[in-house]
Amino acid sequence: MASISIQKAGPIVNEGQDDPRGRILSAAGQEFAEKGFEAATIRDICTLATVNVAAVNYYFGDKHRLYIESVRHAHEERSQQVPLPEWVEGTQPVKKLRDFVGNMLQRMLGFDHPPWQVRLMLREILHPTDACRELVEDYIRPHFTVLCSILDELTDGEMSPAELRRIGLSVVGQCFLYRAAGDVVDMLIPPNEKKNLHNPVELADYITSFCLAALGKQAPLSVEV
Amino acid sequence: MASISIQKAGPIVNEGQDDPRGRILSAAGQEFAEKGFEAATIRDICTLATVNVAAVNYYFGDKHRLYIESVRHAHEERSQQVPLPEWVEGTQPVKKLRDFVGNMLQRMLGFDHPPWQVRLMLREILHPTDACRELVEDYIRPHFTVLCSILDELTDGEMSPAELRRIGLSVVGQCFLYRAAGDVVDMLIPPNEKKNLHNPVELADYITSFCLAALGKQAPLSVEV
DNA sequence: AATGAAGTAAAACAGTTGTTTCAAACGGTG
DNA sequence: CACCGTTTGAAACAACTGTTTTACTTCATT
Repeated sequence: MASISIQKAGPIVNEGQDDPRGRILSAAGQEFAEKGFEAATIRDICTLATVNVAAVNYYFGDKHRLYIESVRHAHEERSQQVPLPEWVEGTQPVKKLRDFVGNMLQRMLGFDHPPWQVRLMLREILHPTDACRELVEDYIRPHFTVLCSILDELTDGEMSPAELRRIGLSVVGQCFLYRAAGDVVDMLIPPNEKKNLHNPVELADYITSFCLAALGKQAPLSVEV
Repeated sequence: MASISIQKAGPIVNEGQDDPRGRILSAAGQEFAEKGFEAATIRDICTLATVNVAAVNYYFGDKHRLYIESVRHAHEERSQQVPLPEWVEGTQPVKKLRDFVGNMLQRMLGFDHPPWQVRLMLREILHPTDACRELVEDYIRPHFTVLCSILDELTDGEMSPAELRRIGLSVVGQCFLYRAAGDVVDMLIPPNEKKNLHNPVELADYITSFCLAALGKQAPLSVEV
């Protein structure tokens, strides 16, 4: 259920102020997130981490293994930054869905600027490399499974698992667009409209309502919200 | 209403077998789409186009301007490959929406493999550069405007333009997920389920129904399809 | 045939990349 | 202190990058 934390063989990590390995991991994550694997340079990463270029080779072997580790580091960190909500026994599935969508939007969009961890994971989702399988199994699939079970509750077991997954993708897709194509969305809608309707809080309500209406668990969307 | 096709100024292109500029444009589009701007090399592009490396400088000045031109070339080509459907006066808005969604999915996902033109545009959408503004204004916004006007018809003018845009983004988001995160979707659902439920034709029906149900223009999704 | 613009080809350029080398510094242990 | 494994630093390496130079071909026009 919880993501497995794999301890890499080698020197014990302090994860503190004076931990070169940790600093490299963090700097690499930010650089890879911003520029991608090819465009990010080891020299820039090491400058940002205030270590010598040779440190990357010493701690990680080469650039590729540093990338793999930094993706792992990113999704482990983000998992505990924004954990899934926990519901008491008997919570209404409608509330669960609303919480889940809000949680997902918060994780994707952040409170203000989206954190580099998410942007790095997004790159893996869009153009998967070796790091993707682990990301899916440890991070994405568990969340998606929770969503599907909420939808199962919501529809009183009337839907097949396949249909639940398809509806789940509809929910995810509506959130994902804002994360992945946020810049284009900003160009398509007026700035003030963005603040009023397309912020994480308003969006969570809207997307939840949209899906509940589609499933017949709420009145269809009509006039003014 | 229909997308504008802009004819670039300059020497008349043959676009035929013996057109170095066109070959470079096509080769560059494929390489940029597959590897991104940084990772794609001029030498690889020129090898694919069977021209000398100096040809890029001769026809386009530098790598950056070649990239800009290849994005423009991509969306112009894709615009006429998959044009918007045209409806006769008095066509039901429900049918228009279904056609539009099917058309969008076909454009995004293609019949078999997604064409490189779309993958190149996707890169611009995800990590916009100078080429993005033109892509949005000439390609994305016109399509989005058509979608919003269909939704306006569908809801009998009950919704504000802002709400129509938000609903439009819900429609787009559901399609976009399959295009942008298709590899991850494939990892989340069983292979045979993919063929049965998540192909362009089935998806168009499903997404349209989902949205119509949410808007109260169709019965809510219930048991088996 | 001579001219000159347009296009092509090979080689070279300067700069940057990932990676390695090797010596110096560190920090505990005998 | 001397020892030794661990860690750091500066410099160098070979390969590759985008770009440019230069010479050569092609070919319509004079």
